[in-house]
Amino acid sequence: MEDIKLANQLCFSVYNTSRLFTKFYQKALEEFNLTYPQYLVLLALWEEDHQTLHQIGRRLHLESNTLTPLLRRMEQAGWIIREKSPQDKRQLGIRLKDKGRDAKEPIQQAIADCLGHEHLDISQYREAHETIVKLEETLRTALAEDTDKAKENFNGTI
Amino acid sequence: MEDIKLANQLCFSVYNTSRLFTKFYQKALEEFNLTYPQYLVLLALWEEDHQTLHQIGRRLHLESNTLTPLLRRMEQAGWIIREKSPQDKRQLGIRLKDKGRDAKEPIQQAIADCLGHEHLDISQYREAHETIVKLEETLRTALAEDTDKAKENFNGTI
DNA sequence: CTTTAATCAATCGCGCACGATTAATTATTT
DNA sequence: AAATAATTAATCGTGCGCGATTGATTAAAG
Repeated sequence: MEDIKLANQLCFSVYNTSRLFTKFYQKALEEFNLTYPQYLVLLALWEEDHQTLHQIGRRLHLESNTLTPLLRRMEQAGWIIREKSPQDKRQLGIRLKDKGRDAKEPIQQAIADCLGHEHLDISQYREAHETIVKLEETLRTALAEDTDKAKENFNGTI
Repeated sequence: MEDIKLANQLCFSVYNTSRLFTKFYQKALEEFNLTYPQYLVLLALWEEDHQTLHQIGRRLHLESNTLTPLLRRMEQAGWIIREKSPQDKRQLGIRLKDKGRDAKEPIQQAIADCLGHEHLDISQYREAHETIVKLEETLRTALAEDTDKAKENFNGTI
């Protein structure tokens, strides 16, 4: 029963921190008319251009119900191009446009400026990152196991 | 420049963990037709009944644009009552209905069951909580300072 | 007492998240 | 080759978050 209290506090802190972090990024990305999730897509494409919606979803843990409209907005804004793959017409290929490629340095610079401006010494949060990644993994596997069990039951009863 | 990479990773982890945690709670709260933010409101009211929208907002770091519709839905579902304060007709008082009060134990039990069912040993995350709260505070003060500066400039130029 | 400022809830618009379903295409089985 | 299953993106509906504005009410200043 004491566990619930801790879980409540931990979840609430993570929830608050996530919103604050997003707000911080929104401020840095404001001048580019980018949202934080859109920036995540750019990060993925900067690392490897020309991925499918599905691949981007795997990386960001998002699905088509979120990504389809988001990517459409990014295409509308000229960051990317969406085009059906000729080989597999189920897939949607996502490629950077020049605007998206060229914006890499200025965007990173804007974020760096914001970090400096806010006197945010992120380097001291290396341990926080480790801690949170571990928590993330624990939650992901726990929730995945649960989904697996549901599938087992589903297959078992049919 | 290395800081940006760490900030990106840290923010992304927090963002993922928040979504996973919310998903975990949604599962536990499913049977009560409650969302995680609605559960947060109940938590606040269980601790102290009869608060104003503004007070709840201060506790949850949410404002009327989020809370007004959320509380309306909770009233619709019979958890709470919303009523204008007679003393100060600007304020909206929020009180638990019987359904909201009586659900405390069953809801906490459902969450405890979920914790057990998922084999989530939350107690090992006491340090994670401390780390994340510190990060939360850093971000909150950094963003608040920035808002203050904006206000200063605003007042200064007028 | 009247004007002005501050407070508070509500409203509006937009962009996620996400459970659930659908439709199209490809892979697999029979 | 035909039937079946799996994969993929799109669609739909709901509920947050939140920047911005509005309107009502109360407090403060002149």
